[in-house]
Amino acid sequence: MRDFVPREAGKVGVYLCGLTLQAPPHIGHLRSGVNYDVLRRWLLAAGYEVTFIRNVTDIDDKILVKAGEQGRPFWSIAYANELILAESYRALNVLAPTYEPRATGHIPEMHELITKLIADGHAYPATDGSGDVYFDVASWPTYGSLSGQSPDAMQSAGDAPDRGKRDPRDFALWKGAKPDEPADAYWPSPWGLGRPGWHIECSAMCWRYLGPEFDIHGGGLDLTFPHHENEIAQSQAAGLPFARFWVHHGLLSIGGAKMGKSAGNALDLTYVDSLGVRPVELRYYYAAAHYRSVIDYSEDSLREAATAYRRIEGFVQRATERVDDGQPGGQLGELPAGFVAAMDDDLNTSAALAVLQQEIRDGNTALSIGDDVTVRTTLAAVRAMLDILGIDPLDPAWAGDGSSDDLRAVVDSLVALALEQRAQARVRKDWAAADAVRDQLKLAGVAVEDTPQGPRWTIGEQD
RNA sequence: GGUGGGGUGGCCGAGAGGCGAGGCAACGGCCUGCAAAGCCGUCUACGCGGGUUCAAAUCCCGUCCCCACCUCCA
Repeated sequence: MRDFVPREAGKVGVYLCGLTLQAPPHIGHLRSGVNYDVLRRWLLAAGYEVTFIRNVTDIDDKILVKAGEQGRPFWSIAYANELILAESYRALNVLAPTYEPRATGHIPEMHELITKLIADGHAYPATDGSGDVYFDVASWPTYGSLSGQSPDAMQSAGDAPDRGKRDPRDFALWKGAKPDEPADAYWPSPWGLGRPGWHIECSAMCWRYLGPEFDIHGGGLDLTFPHHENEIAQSQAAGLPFARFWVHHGLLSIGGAKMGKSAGNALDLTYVDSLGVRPVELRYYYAAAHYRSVIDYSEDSLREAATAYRRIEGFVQRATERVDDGQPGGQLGELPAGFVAAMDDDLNTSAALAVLQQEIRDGNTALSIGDDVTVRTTLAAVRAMLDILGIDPLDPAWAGDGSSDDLRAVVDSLVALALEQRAQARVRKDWAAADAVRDQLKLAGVAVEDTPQGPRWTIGEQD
């Protein structure tokens, strides 16, 4: 870890390894985008102009296998998953990347890099005539430095046949066409018909959108080796200085095992929704742990996070009603020093959340003693912090499409009617009747609370 | 076998030599007609065994266990 200094003052270029579109995203994948969204918002808050690139890999072995099984073009599978991914990120209030390139859109850049690598003696066409092109690991002395592994100690690919490789550690830059794969999955190249190797895609897209050298490259901890190691080797061997800082986020496991499509334990946003947990609450769940920590998912811990978030949301709602300060987007206050320090310390969102909770407590106290001045400043500060984390309940991103607004007005007048009945019962001290009204509303999903300013109601959990 | 990261109170989860993160749950209290929400308080933890130090969850030595990567993977 070291102090962040951008390559060019005031500007930051970030590249995040996105998904391979072989299947819809699960909540582990989604954690990745949310983590870097927080990083991005923090850089933005610090005044940087941020170029944020998050790619998608729309061609790879598994996608091709599915294409074969389902008898559809590989690109239709990739695109279907891309749409779900985009919708999931939208639901989680992840800012759209500056650009989201697809691997297949950058074949010429890959060819250019590979041609240079071959010319400089860092890559070679397969010796078996397969049309593959490999990177020559032995030609790059610092290979392994990111992950701290020495090439000599690396376990070789064991049982896998070495095809036309000079060394088992060499990796494919370009994969020659195979007879059992769909014909539409190939592009012409100087080395014959083929398709890109996984690693070269990212090098090409970083170069295309962020230039030869850029600030931050991110991705999952599981990508450190070999993917990021390979990116560094091939980019630098091709003369590109490449990334100055590397950020790796922890994975999300379940029952101690890595969540994965192949493991059959993948949970998605639809599942989270079926638990009655909203996307904003999932986002809070992610932020509750440091981005580099493993999150071992459990339904209990997710629900706990949702409860914690509702406390924050409750304050924002009550404070907004009190000081009438709910202008979406506006009225964000100063960030408390503790929050800033925590975020500056490698995005310590857990510590930042502790500052936030402290502020919430002060705000609630101010609310109960009617100190509106403090309520107003606290609300503004709280919303500013929530905005950095992307979980401000008043952010229009969390609002529906507006179609429920009319309904809300109808419910409001109906509830007002019921509340009037209850108020009359309370005046006559007919508690049974008053409680019956409250119970009925509760059954309908409307929670009533009495406050010094009179009753208020919210749509709550029916339980 | 190699590389990297961990084991913190009932649970989640920060911290990384002294000034008790925070949340969730539980219990007690305040408030309330009763609730709910909120506030106050209680529950003083750092895998194990040694050591260094005035002081160790944090440093050192040893030891046990867990996870990730070394094959596609966020």
